[in-house]
Amino acid sequence: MGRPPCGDKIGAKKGPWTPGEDIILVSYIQEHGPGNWRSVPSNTGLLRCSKSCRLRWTNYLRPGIKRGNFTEQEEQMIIHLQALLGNRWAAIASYLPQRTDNDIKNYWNTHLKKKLKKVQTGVDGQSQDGFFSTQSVSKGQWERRLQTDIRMAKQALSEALSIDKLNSLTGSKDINLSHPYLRPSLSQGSTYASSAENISRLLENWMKNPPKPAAHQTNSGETMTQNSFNNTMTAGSSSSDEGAFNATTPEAFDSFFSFNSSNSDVSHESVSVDQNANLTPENSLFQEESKPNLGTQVPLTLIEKWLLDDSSAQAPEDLITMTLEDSTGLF
DNA sequence: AACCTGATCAACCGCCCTTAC
DNA sequence: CGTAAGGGCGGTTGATCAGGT
Repeated sequence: MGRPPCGDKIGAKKGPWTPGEDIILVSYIQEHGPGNWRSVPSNTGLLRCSKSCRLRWTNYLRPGIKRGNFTEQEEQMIIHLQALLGNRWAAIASYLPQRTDNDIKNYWNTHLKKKLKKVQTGVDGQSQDGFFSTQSVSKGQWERRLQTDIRMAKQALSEALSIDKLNSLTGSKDINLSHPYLRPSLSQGSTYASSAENISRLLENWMKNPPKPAAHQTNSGETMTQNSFNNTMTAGSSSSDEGAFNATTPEAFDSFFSFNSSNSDVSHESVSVDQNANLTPENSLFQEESKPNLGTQVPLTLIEKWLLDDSSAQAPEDLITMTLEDSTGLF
């Protein structure tokens, strides 16, 4: 039969994560890096299954996550990509480095689907939104447009691959500048801090409703980790609770997210939020986990152009004659 | 003020793919 | 090659919140 649900065997805790659990998880990943999720619950004492830990990390705690308000640009990218890729949220998310697939999926289901429906059922078919106005084109036009888009994506992909090939041949580590993470316009300095902000917000909430002592986990492993975290958080401050909670200030998080290079067996540099205004996920400890490897993906520069330039629908004859069957091999 | 309803989003479930043995 | 386990992904659920009545 099927595998039992994650965590069933150990009676793992379910439901919303507490700030304390978040802290333990982040603290652990700070030390060991993401990956090997199976060992996370046992090593941290968290009463969560490995899958839950991974999900919590990738969808919420991971550095570089931007939350809330999607920009119109992001919205249009999602709509275009959804039309092209379908509900392949992870693939779509790879073009929006600051968003998680879960976030995009939720946004699609709650906002965009509704918005599209409204437009499609609307009498006028007109919208202030530039993209939606393009949805009213005839099916034939739309199909041709899609074919063109696919062809452009294919072209871009081959270019990206050729660059990768070149890089590997030359042994150059630097790189395909088209990689979304390497593009300053998208990988803004705030991305890393945003995770600290997430946790800061959590802790602020936690401060408002601090857990009662009785609610504290008694698991020895967790206690150990919590202590180590507290040591990190309270370093240089008084030992009072208030002192500990000073860790919720940005400065304290700077400290918290300053990685000790000695803790890492990889060559990432030790970094902190404040001294790296241009810090991006790719040079953080978490870089390899931050997003799927996009090394073979379409350069975002082209993708962006393709996605956002609604006037780029014109295409040479040969592009238009490309069949959808031809394009299926792309994906 | 109380209740209802819809919107939002974090988290879970189950399936599938990949990888190690 | 077959099997088991880990990890990734998309679909779905349920708790919470906001706005309306």
